[in-house]
Amino acid sequence: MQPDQLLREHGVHVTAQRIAVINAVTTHKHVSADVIATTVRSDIGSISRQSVYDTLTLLVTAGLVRKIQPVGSPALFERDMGDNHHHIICRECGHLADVECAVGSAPCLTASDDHGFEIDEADVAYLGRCPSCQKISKI
Amino acid sequence: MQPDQLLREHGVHVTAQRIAVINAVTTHKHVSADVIATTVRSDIGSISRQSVYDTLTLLVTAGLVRKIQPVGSPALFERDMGDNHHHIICRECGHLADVECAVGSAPCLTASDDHGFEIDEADVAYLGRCPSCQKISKI
DNA sequence: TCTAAAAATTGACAGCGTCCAGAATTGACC
DNA sequence: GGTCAATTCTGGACGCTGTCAATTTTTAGA
Repeated sequence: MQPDQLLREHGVHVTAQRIAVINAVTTHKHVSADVIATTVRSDIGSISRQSVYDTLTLLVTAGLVRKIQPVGSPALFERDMGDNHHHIICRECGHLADVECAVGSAPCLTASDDHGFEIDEADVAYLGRCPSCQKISKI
Repeated sequence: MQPDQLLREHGVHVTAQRIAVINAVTTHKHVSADVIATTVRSDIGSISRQSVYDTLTLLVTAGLVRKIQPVGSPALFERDMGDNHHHIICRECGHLADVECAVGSAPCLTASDDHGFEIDEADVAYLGRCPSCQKISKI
């Protein structure tokens, strides 16, 4: 679906900035707010940091974008495709990759004791070392 | 075990600051670096922010303390008891609670496709709304 | 007590994200 | 198309978390 259609569907104003932000998130797999700003600037000329954050918050709230918050790195954003996938994060270089859900559909969504919480998502982050960092340490 | 014994066992110097930090983390269930600093100050008089971070890094490296990084909140620290438990985080107020591992031992530790990563830990965070935030929204 | 090593303090700094007030743009209605 | 109100964008300032580097203090061991 086109970015402007998505925006209209969610009943929000269509602006060049928002379209460009959606395009930036769609093009890259995992992007930081900073990279999004840079990408959008090379696309439509300029955008303020505030607008980037506003737009991302809007898109996250609308469910179009997922926000990932790796330890020790700025938040990353990705298009939310509705598939329940997780992430592998390299402890050394911060590199991030997607992982399919290990055990079918939403395996970890059921906690043993939910303390009265309404759980709507299970965020699984695998931590380790990526292939290139393994190579480096072997030298 | 006493804090000073723990420190000696790990071959590091025993200082009032370190003992107080261990006590602060042990007393509270989940604490931020900021709260630790405040707690320690009311305990031994004063501590620098830097020492708090240094000590926490030391304790995390030694495996005595676990560092949790919830989305949208500063890092929290807890005594590492060796049990493989996870956390529930409230999206609205950030409240955090412990959850026992749902499916026996390390259920989610095996990713379907590890992309060549060496995985050493799986961090599972359940996201939802805590009981008190549910009540508020019902009014 | 003395010494070398380790740790604590101090001050400065950087990155990420948010707040605010004013200016500009958008969408809707006539 | 034109006008108005609401929304959004802009720009600057700010706060919080965390880190770096240099100096002073404390610890452990002889």
